Amino acid sequence: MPEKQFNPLEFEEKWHARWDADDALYRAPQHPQRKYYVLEMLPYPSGRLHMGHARNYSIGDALARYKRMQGFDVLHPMGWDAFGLPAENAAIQQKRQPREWTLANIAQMKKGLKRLGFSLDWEREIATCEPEYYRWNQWFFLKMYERGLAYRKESLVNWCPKCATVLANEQVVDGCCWRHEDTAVEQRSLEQWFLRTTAYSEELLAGLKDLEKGWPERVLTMQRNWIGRSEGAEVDFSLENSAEKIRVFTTRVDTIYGATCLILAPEHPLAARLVSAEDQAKLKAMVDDQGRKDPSNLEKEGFPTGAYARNPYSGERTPIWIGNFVLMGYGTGAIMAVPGHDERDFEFCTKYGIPIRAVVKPADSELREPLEKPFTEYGISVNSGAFSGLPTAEARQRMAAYAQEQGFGNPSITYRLKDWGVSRQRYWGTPIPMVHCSQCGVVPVPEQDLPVVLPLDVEITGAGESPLARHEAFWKTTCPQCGQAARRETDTMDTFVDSSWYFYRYCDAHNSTAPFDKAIAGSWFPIDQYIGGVEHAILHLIYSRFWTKVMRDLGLITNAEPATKLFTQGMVLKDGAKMSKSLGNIVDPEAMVAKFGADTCRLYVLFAAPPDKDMDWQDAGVEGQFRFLGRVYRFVTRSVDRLNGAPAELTSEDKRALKKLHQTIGKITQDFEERWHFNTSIAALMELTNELYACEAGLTSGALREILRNLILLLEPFTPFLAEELWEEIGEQGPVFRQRWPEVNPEYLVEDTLEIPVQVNGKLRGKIRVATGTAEADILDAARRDEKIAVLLEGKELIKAIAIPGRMVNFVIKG
RNA sequence: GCCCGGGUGGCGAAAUCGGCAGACGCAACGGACUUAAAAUCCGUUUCUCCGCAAGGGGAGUGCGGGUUCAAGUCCCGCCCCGGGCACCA
Repeated sequence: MPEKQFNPLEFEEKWHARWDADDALYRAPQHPQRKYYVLEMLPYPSGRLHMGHARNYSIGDALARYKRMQGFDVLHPMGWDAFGLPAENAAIQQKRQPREWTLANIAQMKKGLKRLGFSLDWEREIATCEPEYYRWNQWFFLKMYERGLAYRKESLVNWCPKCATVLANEQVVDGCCWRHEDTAVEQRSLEQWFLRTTAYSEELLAGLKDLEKGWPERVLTMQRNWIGRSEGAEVDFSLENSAEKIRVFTTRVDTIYGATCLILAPEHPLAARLVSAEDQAKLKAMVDDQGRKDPSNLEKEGFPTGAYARNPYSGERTPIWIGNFVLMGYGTGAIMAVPGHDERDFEFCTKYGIPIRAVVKPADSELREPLEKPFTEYGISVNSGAFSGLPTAEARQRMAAYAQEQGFGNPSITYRLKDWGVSRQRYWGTPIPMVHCSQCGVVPVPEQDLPVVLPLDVEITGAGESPLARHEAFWKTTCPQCGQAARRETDTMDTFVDSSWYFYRYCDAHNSTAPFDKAIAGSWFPIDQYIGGVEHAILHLIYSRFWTKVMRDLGLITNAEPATKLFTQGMVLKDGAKMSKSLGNIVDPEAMVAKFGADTCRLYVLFAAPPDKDMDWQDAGVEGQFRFLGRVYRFVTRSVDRLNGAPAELTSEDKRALKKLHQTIGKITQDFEERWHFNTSIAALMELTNELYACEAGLTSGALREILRNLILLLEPFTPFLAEELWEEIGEQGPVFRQRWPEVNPEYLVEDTLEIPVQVNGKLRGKIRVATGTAEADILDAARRDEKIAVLLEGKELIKAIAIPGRMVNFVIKG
């Protein structure tokens, strides 16, 4: 009989069709265990774990199905990216209604996910584009507004000219928009809505400690840097001939006796008043420059205001300057310049001839003045009045305390983290539920009037103006307080708001009285395992942590963190660059799928590297995976005839194959549970297959069924189509993904004898075979008697003999 | 500048707790089958030296030191690559 041909395209189509026709197949059994996974299904191929959604191409499904077998449940996979700004951009390009486009996108995604075998109860889903979701976003916004966590203020903000909208700090990458890496972000002064993420600075930082076990070090570090806690003191310098004070923040208050000038940020509120009339233009130019130029290579510039302030410690009269390198957005917007002990101040003061003074010396030597470079390390205070002689750490503490006692300052902690600007001048997003009344000012929309819904007849021009601001029927309203004509807020919320808490809503998506029920959310959260790209380390992953803490303080949940474990998958690169739509270097997996089938392609992506590593896409090598699957297919199909023979004693080949099989079960189970290194799982399956080929002639019906069944079960997470096909071939019932995961039978793993490497002076010189469990002395004895070893030991002085039972023998000799 | 990763054959990579470096695959080469090719099956393949051969020696995980019977793995000091932060006071 001719051998069956391996034709994956044919049977993949068959299984697609069968699965499409049988909805019931996807209703997962309820499981009492309260664990689940949120798997993000990003609709672009840069994610290593997810390769597009339209076809069965992701290993998200593999994990999901595997975990279901392990008793885990999958709550929901979600591609929020499909609901946010790309939807609007694509709609503009296609001249279509964004809502229509997005719903079509969701439908397509659902279809794809169903093929992946996700256990989804579609009825429970509410997409973020639906009015019900606006309601709860708006509800949260009002709650935050009540508590002062949402506020509106005019400020300099990042503006992407391409998106024609404001961006949060987190969304600016290298001075460019995170969506348009070729477009420089501009600074504009606008009235914007903010969420007070800074209210949680300390907690967001402290919480990272609890995540150390489950989150990658890299992400924790990025978040720590982003929050940027820095301990120091704030000190008031009093303005000469005025009751006003200039407050500075410093981490080195111990150097204050060396402060030879104060420098204000150009935007400092006092700056314009202190600067003389003829210098006003200079000041204005500096403000503009600071917003525009790349700060990393901006030349330090400044000029004196002519005004003076008094140093509260030394009483010294200190000139006040304006400097372009001082930022209004950090600390107090004013610094004391200590050129003797700070690189930047040194550069600035040297340039303008401002005196340089040493007030800290190294513990074991003296400083020679004039200083050639600043001494920035810790040492001993000198020339510092009553504080002279103190080591730096103590001086910092004592001097900050002194400021507090005397009432001109206090110890202080400053954070780099800023509040989250959530206003967007887009159509697509949740409308901010506020009304502007000329009489009452800003008035929140009453809770019972929610949701404020987006109009559907909006015109999207892409011309860079808020479409809602041009939609009179939307913005024309009355004030909820006085009933007069008023203007509705036309800004919409950043779509990162949606992604900050959607996964909580999925627990209880039909709740009409609250975002979700506390008990239900409590039974699910926190997430056990979260998977996503590292690109969200300081975007989504900070926002959703913030939102979780707010929800906890609102009494909605009890967990302080959204996810206990985080896995950051690597990106797929093309020629060393991140694949992206804007760069146009996307590899379309469809062509490869069309040639080799989805199983082969998925296997290829998984085999190339562990999933947390970036991987440069190369087409070469796919054939190897195709060949491997062909080998499996042919082995199983040609073994079917022998499956039902009369049972007999197990042959040595049977035993050998069963041993390898059970080793493989152990290996793959471990990879899934501990490491997620699927590349080594697949290598183990290849080894098993190679072993089966080597043993094939001697395999009997006594072992074959167990071998084939388990081989298929092990393959199923990686190649679901092939698994189903072969499962049917060997006459088994039911979908493979409903089967129990195989377990190791330790009986097959027992070894009668062991091979032990023998070293002489640490170099491998031979191997001996001994019975399992042989005692140390007997192993050494056997090693000494080994021909090769005996020759080497002959006539030499034996210094030491080490035997690690079951592992290794090492003789140390001399002469 | 500061903070994280990483550096292993021609290539992608293994080596999980300090115990046989290079599993598995790609590419390459050789053999079987074939009129031939494809496909398939079976081999070889870190580098280097000695040998006709069987076989044997030496070196080797970015570089230099150290700890250890034993180091890709631990410690110290460098180099290079990738990523993050950055006039942050």
